[in-house]
Amino acid sequence: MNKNIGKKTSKNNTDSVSVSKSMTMRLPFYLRTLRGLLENNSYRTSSTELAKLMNLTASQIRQDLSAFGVSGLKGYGYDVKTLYTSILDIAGVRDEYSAVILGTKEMITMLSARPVFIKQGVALKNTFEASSDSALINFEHYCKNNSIDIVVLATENSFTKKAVDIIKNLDIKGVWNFSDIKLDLDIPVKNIWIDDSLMALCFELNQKN
Amino acid sequence: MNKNIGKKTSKNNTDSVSVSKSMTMRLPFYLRTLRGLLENNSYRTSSTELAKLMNLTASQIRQDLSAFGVSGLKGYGYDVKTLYTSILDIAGVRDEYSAVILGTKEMITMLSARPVFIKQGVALKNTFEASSDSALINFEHYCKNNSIDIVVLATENSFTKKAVDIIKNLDIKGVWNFSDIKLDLDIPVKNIWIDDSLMALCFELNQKN
DNA sequence: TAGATTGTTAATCGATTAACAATC
DNA sequence: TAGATTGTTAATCGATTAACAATC
Repeated sequence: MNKNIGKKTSKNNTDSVSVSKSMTMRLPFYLRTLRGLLENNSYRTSSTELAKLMNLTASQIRQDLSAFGVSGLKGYGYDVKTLYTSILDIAGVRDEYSAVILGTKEMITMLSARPVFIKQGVALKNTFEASSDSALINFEHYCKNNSIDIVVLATENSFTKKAVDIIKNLDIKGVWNFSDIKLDLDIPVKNIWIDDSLMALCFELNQKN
Repeated sequence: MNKNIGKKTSKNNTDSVSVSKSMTMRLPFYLRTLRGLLENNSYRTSSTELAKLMNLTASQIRQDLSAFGVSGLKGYGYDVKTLYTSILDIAGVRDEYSAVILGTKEMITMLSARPVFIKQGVALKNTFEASSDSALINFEHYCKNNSIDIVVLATENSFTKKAVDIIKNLDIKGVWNFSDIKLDLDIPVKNIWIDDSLMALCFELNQKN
């Protein structure tokens, strides 16, 4: 289950270090934290400082960074800028993927208004309002003719199943799913479970009585 | 860190079972799966079937349900309806919380269009477009005069800090956060990290080369 | 009854934390 | 040099899986 990534400290890529799933999930969090430090004109940091900022232990920070393959300087700490660009590189923000949204009008408007695609270096090529079967056909044609990497699925649940059937026959690399349905696909899928999140919040509120 | 919940199988509430954080996070997933079964007119299930549907092990299903305090019947399995209502009860969907959205026009439109609040039994009382300081003042006044439980924070990052300062002085119970900023509050917060999710997807795509 | 399936205890696995030698 | 802080190994903790007796 663990992935191997090239170790940044060595010149050749034969060395590798295993990055666990939980470490991977912390990658974006590291980047946000480091961006915060840079905006604050902090150019030097330590595992202790990062631990405080991120609510983790210093030990865990060192384990993570070491697994990511980025190194600090004993007795000194880490250079924020180096750390930031190294992790950016590991997270692959450099790469240009292309995306298309298929979803409700409101979701398309919301996602288009956010700078999320620009920030990640993903080119949003087109959007399709999933309101009729003809829209699905247009979506299918477009993806087949334009080598799209990522489908952003933000349909109402009633449309999701039809959309998934189409996606199965497309040559795309991944799906970013905002619908409530668990997708059964062989390619990477990341889910945003909006409904689950509100439920989890209510559950926590109830626990506190 | 673990919470204790009343055991449903016993009449009195003195018994309790510890539900770990990872178990809690699976609660909404159980509910979605059970809802699927009910829609399919399946009224009986087993740990093996649930495991298949949810990509977990049968053993884990039984551990979870046992910790939730719901019981099946040896040699038979579980009654879907009973399971569903029991978990609904544990998740506290019955409770009526009130909420207010403070955010961008697009996020307000999107969240209002989804049935998420209705589904969870949360009453959406008002929305405030975070586009000026006067909107923040209106928001503050409204919350102070209307006993609001949940603030849905869907502001642009530039507005988030100001909003958090106001929220700190409100008597609310929890925050549902869609902004990219980690909130520093003493009340329960659930985050929807939209940007992080796209980054995680791109990272996974890069790993696959 | 025989087959099926739970509920629970014990074993395994993975992730986090602690400790400390190495070294800037 | 002395103090600080990394990088890594070993210890701990928690969550998942396996196994099986209990029983419908």
